[in-house]
Amino acid sequence: MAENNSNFMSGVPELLVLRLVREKEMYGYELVQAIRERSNDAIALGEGVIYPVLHALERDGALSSNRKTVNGRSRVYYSLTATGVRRLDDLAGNWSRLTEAIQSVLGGPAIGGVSHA
Amino acid sequence: MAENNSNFMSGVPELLVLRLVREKEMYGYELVQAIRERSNDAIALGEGVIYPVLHALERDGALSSNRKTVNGRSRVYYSLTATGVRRLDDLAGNWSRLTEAIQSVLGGPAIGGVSHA
DNA sequence: CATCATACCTTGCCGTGAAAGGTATGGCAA
DNA sequence: TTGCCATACCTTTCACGGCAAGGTATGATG
Repeated sequence: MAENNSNFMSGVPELLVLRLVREKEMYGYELVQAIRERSNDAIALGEGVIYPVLHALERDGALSSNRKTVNGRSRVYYSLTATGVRRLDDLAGNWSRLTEAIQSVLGGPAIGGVSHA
Repeated sequence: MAENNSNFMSGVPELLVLRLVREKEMYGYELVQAIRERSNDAIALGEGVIYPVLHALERDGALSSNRKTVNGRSRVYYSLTATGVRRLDDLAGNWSRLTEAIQSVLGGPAIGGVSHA
């Protein structure tokens, strides 16, 4: 085990961004609102979270950007690269395993639990 | 800023500790291992995480401690107070809502999705 | 013309988790 | 005996991620 899963709770904003962009190319401001709406206001990530994530993701080659002007408004659209797809699968897998693990703790004595009479 | 809703991802170590202690009183070292075992090694929180959590929880009146000596070994057992039960329910609810929200983003277009016909 | 909504971005703070180190004792093996 | 590992407690230190807040610019609206 070369690398322990340190920071086990992080990367959720990244995960959400990647997942949304997978459906169609989107721009930052749009993502902020999409996350709010799709989560029924349960998750409200500000622009101060989204933009840095977007830039980091692009730097890593997980996203590619192209600038468009719509109605005189300049937008930076991001779309998923092949690297981004892998990154998404990776993060989604981690998240899934994490929540299952937590669930198995919350869910009481081990499923195949040893009942020491 | 005690009950701040920000930092939406935090409090999981706390949640796990409270949940485990609910079943029976436990001591720090034991909790570290219990979390590892119950999560099938998916979550490995060190003592540097657990002890501070324990102390904070006791300070807040969510846990009560009593020292025992077993086999010449001194252990500090923690058990859940009424306040702790409430805290647990609270955290568990938050966690549940959070994971559902994330799931509803990951799961694609809204469940009760508006099909703009 | 002023104000709001859109759209982008950065700086700086702070909480949290994690590593690492420190103390002490009991058990076991060399 | 000595030394080392496991048990058991605890603290200090650090890094990083999320977030508020602030800053720029432009189009629409009244």
